Amino acid sequence: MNKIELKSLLADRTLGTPTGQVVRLLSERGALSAAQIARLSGLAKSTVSTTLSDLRRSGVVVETAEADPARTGGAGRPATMLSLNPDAGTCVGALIGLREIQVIVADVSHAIIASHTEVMDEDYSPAEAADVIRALVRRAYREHALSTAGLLGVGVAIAGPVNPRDGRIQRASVVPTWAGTDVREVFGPLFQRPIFIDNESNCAALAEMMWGAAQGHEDFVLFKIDLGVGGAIVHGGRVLTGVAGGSGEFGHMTIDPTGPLCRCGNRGCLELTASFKPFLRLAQNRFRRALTPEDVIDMARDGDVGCRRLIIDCAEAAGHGLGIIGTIINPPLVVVSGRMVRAGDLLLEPLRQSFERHTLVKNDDVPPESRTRFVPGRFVENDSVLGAVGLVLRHQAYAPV
Amino acid sequence: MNKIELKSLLADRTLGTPTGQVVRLLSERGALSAAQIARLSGLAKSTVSTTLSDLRRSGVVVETAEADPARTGGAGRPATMLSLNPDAGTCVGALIGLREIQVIVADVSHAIIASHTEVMDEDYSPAEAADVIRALVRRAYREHALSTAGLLGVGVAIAGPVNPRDGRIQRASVVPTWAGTDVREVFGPLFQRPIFIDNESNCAALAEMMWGAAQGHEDFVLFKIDLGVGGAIVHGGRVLTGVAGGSGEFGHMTIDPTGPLCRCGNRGCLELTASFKPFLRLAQNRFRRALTPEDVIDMARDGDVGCRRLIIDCAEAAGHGLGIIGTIINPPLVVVSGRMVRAGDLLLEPLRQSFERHTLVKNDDVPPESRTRFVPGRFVENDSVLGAVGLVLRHQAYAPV
DNA sequence: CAGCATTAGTTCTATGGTGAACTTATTTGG
DNA sequence: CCAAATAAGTTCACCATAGAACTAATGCTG
Repeated sequence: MNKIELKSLLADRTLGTPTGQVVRLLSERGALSAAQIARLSGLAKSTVSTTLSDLRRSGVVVETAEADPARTGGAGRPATMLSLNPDAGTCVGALIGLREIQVIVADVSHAIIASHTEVMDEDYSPAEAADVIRALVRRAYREHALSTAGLLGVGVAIAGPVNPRDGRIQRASVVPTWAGTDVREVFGPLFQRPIFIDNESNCAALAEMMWGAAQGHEDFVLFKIDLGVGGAIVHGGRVLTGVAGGSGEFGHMTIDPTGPLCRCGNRGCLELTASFKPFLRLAQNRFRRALTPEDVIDMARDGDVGCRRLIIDCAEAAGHGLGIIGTIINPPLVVVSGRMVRAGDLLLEPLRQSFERHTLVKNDDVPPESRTRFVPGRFVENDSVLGAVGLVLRHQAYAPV
Repeated sequence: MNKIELKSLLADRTLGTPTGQVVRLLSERGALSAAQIARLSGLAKSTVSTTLSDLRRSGVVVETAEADPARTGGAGRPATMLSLNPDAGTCVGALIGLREIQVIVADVSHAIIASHTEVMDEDYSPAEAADVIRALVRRAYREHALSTAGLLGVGVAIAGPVNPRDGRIQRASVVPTWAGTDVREVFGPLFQRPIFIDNESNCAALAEMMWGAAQGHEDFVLFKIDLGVGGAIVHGGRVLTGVAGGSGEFGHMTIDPTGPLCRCGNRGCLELTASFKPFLRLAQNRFRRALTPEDVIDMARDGDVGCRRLIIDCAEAAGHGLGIIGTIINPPLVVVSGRMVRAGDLLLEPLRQSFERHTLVKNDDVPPESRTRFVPGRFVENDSVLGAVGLVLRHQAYAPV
C-alpha cells in the first residue's frame, strides 16, 4: 500500500474520493466520530471504516479525547472521536487588507497557532506586502518552534474582486495599486506551496460557514457593514464568485443613480449611506472629536439619542439594500457581520424592520420556516484570514502555483 | 434482467445512477450520440455503452436519423444518434397565468405534440383552472389519438411564488385568489400522476437552459420584461428558489423607497418603470388609441422618435435593475426575455449601456471572457409551459402526489 | 486506391464502494 | 446483576463503474 500523505490528500483531484471526503470533513469540522463522518458524507459506514483504518495507520488521523458535544449520555457504544493529526501539517492564512495585513497559522485540526497583524500605509505595493507576509510568517513559525516543512498551503484573502478564472486581481479592484496582479506570482516564490486566493468577503463567508454563524447552512447571504459594505452569496455550499469575481459587492448597488460619486466610479452606491463612514463623520461633527465606531456604539448603548439615530439611519439604508437582496435571492439566512454588528439589537432590530419594509415576501405572509432569519456573524476582526485558512482546507478557489 | 421502465427511470432516486443520467441527458437535450453522452455526463464510454445497450433492448431508447449538428463532415466513424422513444411516454406542461391558461403535450424526445391556450377572467379560481386544464388536456390527447396511459407527469408553471418546501402557493402571491392553495391537491385527482410545480419565471429559465438561449450554461440570470418584470437566477444548473420561493422577483426591487405604490404593497418597484405597462400608457396617450406592445415596437422600428424614446426609457430603467443584479451576482450570461425583446437591438443596446453605467465591474476593465454577455431569449410566448414540461423531464421541484 | 488519421462504439477485467450481517461497547430496566 | 436495547465500528461478498485494449466506420492524402 502506498503511504498516505496529507499533502496529496488535500489536493484537488482526490477531493471526490472517500478518502478525500473524510479528510475534508475532518479538516472542516474538527473532531468527528466515524459514525458522524458517515452521516455527514453520505458514504457507507463500511467505506468510512476502511478509509479511516488506512488513514490511522499512516498517521494522518489520530484519536482525540474530545467528547462528541451532540451525544451526551444515552445508550449504545460510545463513539471514538478522531481528528486530523495536528502534527501532520499547518496552513497559513493571509489577509491583504486596505490598510493592514493579517497572517494566521493554523494546524489542520483547526487550532489557531499564531496570529499577527501589521498596519500598512495606504496603497502599499505587492512587493511590500510580500516582504511583510514573509516576515510575519517567519516570526510565527519561529515563535512556535514549527518547521515550515509541514506547510500545506497558503490562503490569501484580498480586499477586492479576484478573477475566478486565473486568480488575478481585477482592474476594477478597490485596491488600485494591485490591479492586474497575479497573486500567485508574488507569493509563489515565497512558499513553494499551493496558494489559494479569494475575495475578502468570500473568505469571510467561508469562515462563517465552516466555523461560525452559518455552520451547517448550505444557502445564505453574508452582509458585512464596516468601513465599506460588502458580502457574499452562498448557494449549495459554494460561494458565488461571479464571472469576474465581482459577486457579492453589495456596497456598490446603485441606490440613487443621481446621487453623489462613489470611490468605485458610480453614483449613489449603498455604501455611501449604509457603511459607518458617513456615520462616523456625522458623529465627529456632533462631538467635535475623533471617534471610533466602537465609541459611537458605546454612546448609543448609554442612551445618547443622536448616536442611536445614526445607527438607525445606517440600519435603514442597509435594510433597503438587504431588502433588494431579499427580493432577488430570498435567502433562508442572512449573517450580518462587520464591526457594525457590535451594536447588537440596536442595529439588528431596525435592520430587520427596514428589510421587512423593502422586501417583497413579508414575514407575516409565510410560515415561520420560510422566513429569512437574521443572525450576527461570529467573527468580527479575523473572519477573512480564518476564511483564507478555510480556502486551503477546502482546496477551493484558484489554481495552485 | 428487470425490464427497464421510463416511468421509474425518471424518478428522483434513480437520477444519480448512470442509467438515470443518460435518460436525463436525452430527455433534456433530445437526440445525442453515445460519445456525446459520455462527454456531457463525464461517465466512461464503456459505462455509457453498456447502459445504452440495456436501454435499447428495453425499447426506452431508439436510434434516430437526425444528424449531429455539432459535427458535420470531418474524419472518423459517424455517430449513431439516439433519442428517447417518443412512444414511451408523454408529458403535460401547464401554465396558470394571470389571464390565461396554457397547456402543451410533449413527448419525451422533446417534440411538442399539442398546444392549447384559453383566455381566463381575472381572478379565476383553482377549481375553474382545474376544469379548463382537464378539458384542454383531454382535447389534446383526443385530437392526436394518444392514450393518457403514457402520461409520465404533469408540470405546472404558476404566476407567483411557490413555497419550495411543500409546493403551496404563497400568500404573497400576485394571484390573490390562489393564496395558500396546494396545487397538487387541485390537480392530483385529475391525473393520478406525479405533479411538479414551480414559479413561471423559474420554468422559463429552465426552458432557456434546456432548449433555448442558455443551453450548456450552468450559471445565468433570466431577465424578463413583459407586462411585469421578473426573472430567475440559475447557479450550477439549479434554479434558485429562495426559502419562500421568492427569489428572482426582479420587478419588485425597491428602486425608490418614496416612489408610487406598487401592486405588491411596496413603493417604487422596478416594475413600475421597467415593464411595458407605463410605456404602453404613454404611447396610448400620445396616439390616442389602444396599442399593443408590438404596435409600439413596430412604430419605433419605422423611425417614430417618441416610440424609440419610450423603449430607451424602459431599457434605462431595466438597466438600473440589471446593474444591481450585476453588482450582486456578476453573472456570465443574462438572457433577456419577455415580449419586450421583440424590439431587438432597439432595446438591447440601451439596456447594455444602462447596465454598464450602473454595475460595478465595467466591461472595459476585464478580459472578454469575464464579461457579462447579453442574449435575447429564444422563447417569447411559451417559455413557461415549455419549462413546465422541463420540470417533469428533470424531475425537479416539489413532491409528487 | 491503399494506408493513415480520426472518431465511434464494444468487450473484458480490475477495483472501489456498498449493503447486509456481524462484533463490540455502553446504558437502561426488571 | 443480567438481559435487552442501542449505537459504534468491522468484515466480506457482490456488483457497478472505469480504464485499457480492442474493433468498426468514415475522411484525407499521396
